[in-house]
Amino acid sequence: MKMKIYLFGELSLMSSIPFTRKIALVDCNSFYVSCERLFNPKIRKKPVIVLSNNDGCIISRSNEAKALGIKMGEPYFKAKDIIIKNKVEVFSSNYSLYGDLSRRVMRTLKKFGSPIEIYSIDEAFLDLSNFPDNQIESIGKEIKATVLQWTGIPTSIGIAQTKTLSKIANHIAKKKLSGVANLIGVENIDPILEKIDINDVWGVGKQLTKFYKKNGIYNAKQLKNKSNTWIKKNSNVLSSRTALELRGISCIHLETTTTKRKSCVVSRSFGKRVETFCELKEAVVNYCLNASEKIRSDSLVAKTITVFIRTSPFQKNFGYYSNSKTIDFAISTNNSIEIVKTAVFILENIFKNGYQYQKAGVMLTGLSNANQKTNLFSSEKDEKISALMRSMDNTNFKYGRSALSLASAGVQKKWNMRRNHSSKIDTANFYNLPKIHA
DNA sequence: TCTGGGGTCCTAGGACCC
DNA sequence: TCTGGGGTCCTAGGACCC
Repeated sequence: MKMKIYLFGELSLMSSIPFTRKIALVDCNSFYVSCERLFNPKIRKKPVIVLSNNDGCIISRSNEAKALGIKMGEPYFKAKDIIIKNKVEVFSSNYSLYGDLSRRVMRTLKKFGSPIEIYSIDEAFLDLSNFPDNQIESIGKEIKATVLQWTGIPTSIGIAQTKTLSKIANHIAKKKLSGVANLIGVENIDPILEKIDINDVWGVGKQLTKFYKKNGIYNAKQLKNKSNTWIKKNSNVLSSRTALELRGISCIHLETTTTKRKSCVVSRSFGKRVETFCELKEAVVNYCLNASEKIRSDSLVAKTITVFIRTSPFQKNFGYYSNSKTIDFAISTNNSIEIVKTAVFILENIFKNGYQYQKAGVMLTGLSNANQKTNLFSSEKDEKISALMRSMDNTNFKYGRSALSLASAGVQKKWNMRRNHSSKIDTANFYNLPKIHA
């Protein structure tokens, strides 16, 4: 679609040149697997998978693993037969490694100087509108080649007029040898959209897929051509945005500035079932320390805390129990001690004896900037506490998380996660760098 | 035996007010 | 005994994303 825009947001510079919005989605291929392969050349051509926390589910698969029929999100134990039979290489997830490599990829993308939105650990949208239409494909290829050369991570790039279309272009790029798909300048997009299943459209999940199929919409083309009033009436604004985006009308804008988070959750499944209050408390205290450190590092304070516990929803023979409770702090806080105290109080309230707990979590919500002195009662004592928190964070940064902790956090941590397949590579920690033997 | 974790946004419905 | 209408704000739950 050709349209006029205001360059740099200034009316005086209103452009009269025909202008096409060109959004690229850069997506790292099998990102976690690619990270593991980077430091382990022996697994380059082999089927590889990476497991979620606790070695629970399969969350990243190499193409070879996909070809074996291993599904995304499948529980590990269910796929074990295929995995053993085909000698699939298995890794526990190693988020500090993936986070570090992600930052390298994003830094590389920023070098191109276009507006960028870092959308997730392995994806970024780039606004390439400044480049002429006829150069766009080669720009895409250049980006891909540069990221591969500088970071070793393979990517796929889809380019189109809207984010939703660039997602589709990326979907197509994944199947191309070049790894780049460009929909800019395509006269009739319908034959392309017709081949895209409705559930492969960005923003269409399980429920919407069910709803659309019931109404005869099976692919992206059918959604694109459905009347907007019908969509709005029978679904919601998000769905109508998706449909407009399929038509090339941009509704979901590039978010180039990072906004502070609005909530912070720390939750884990246990390595083995937990039955005693004491152990559950240990876990919750640890999650609190983790969460409060996170919000402090973002200079945020929390208004509300929620604690939840539950047994496994998959083991019906033991009886299912799940409960949570939320409490407002008198004054927003990021003080570990206060957060822990409140969480333990909640836990005492919701804990019931005689259950095998599988998971617990802590949620800090109503986050706001810590430096805004909104209360009249801040005192010298508060200053002392923040100083204490600061030195705790500094020490833990230097000597590893939980070097300094609270006694109630425990030391045994029998409930801790299973990680039986860790590559133990940590590029963010000097002492864990891979050793090279000459 | 073993089924992840961390986010955001939207909406319906209740509470409350005039 | 009858029992309006409209507005705002908040929250819980659902759906989606990676």
